[in-house]
Amino acid sequence: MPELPEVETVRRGLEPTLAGARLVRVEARRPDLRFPLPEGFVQRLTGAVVLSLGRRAKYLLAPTDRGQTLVMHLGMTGRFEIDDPRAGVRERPGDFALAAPADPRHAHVLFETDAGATVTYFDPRRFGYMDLVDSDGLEESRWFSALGPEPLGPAFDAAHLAAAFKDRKQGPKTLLLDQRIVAGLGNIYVCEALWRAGISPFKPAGKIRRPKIEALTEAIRAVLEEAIRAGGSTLRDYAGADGALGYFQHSFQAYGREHEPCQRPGCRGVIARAVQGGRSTFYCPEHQT
DNA sequence: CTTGGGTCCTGTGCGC
DNA sequence: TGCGCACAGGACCCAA
Repeated sequence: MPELPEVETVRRGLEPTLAGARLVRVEARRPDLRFPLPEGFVQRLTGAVVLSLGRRAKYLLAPTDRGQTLVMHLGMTGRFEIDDPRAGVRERPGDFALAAPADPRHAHVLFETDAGATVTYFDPRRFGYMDLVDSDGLEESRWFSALGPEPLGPAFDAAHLAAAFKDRKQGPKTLLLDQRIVAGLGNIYVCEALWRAGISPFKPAGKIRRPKIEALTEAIRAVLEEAIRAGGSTLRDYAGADGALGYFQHSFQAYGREHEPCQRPGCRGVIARAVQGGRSTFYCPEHQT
């Protein structure tokens, strides 16, 4: 599901409830998500204080006062619901499919805080996962050791992309989805960034000239920042008055717009869809060259 | 090393 | 209304 902007939206939504809270009850309703939950998951977290709520790429990070960090990845369909009876609050930060009520069958992990709030993790497809990692060795852990730079951080620039693209025959679409090159992009924002930069998703990356790479770097930053400001993207229509939900889907120029006219000023192209590496790629054949 | 393909799992929307 | 199929925002693993 969620790409960087959605995960960041979820992070901001969970932060007030989880950061600084003690987990008085932890429940794992099944032994595994995508992978088995780590040994002693419930015991190691019960009673721990969550120091803060962070994010690295598409991962949520909850370091605890026990020297371990709860690492969470939402996969395609992971979502959280916050229930705070004392505050009368019930919300789903960053949720992308509010129309469908969270199905209790897919409530896999529950955290209850000392303030009386319950945070529930739902994940129908179970592509998401959770792990507990020593906070000291986070960067060296299996999840992060090969991860590329944050696209909104200082290490991500045109020089970095140029080096990653050098001599590569694959298109930029495929390479930008590779989390080792840059960490946090997914199908939607790669399509959008390439549309903005006017680069064909199929062009051998090694043949993309430097000015285009610079434009791409900027397009990636811009689209992610705009999406975060919009609270991420919500794909399916929802009925419900929750201003916290994302609305960046209304700004898509390529993703999901097959057959629609390209909105780039002066462009007479029509958005096309192709399958690349098993995923849909949306692009304008006219101005993305 | 790169590259392509299959895989995990469930839900939804479409055409017939 | 039912059925089968294509597709879904991720990413690992393996073979060539």
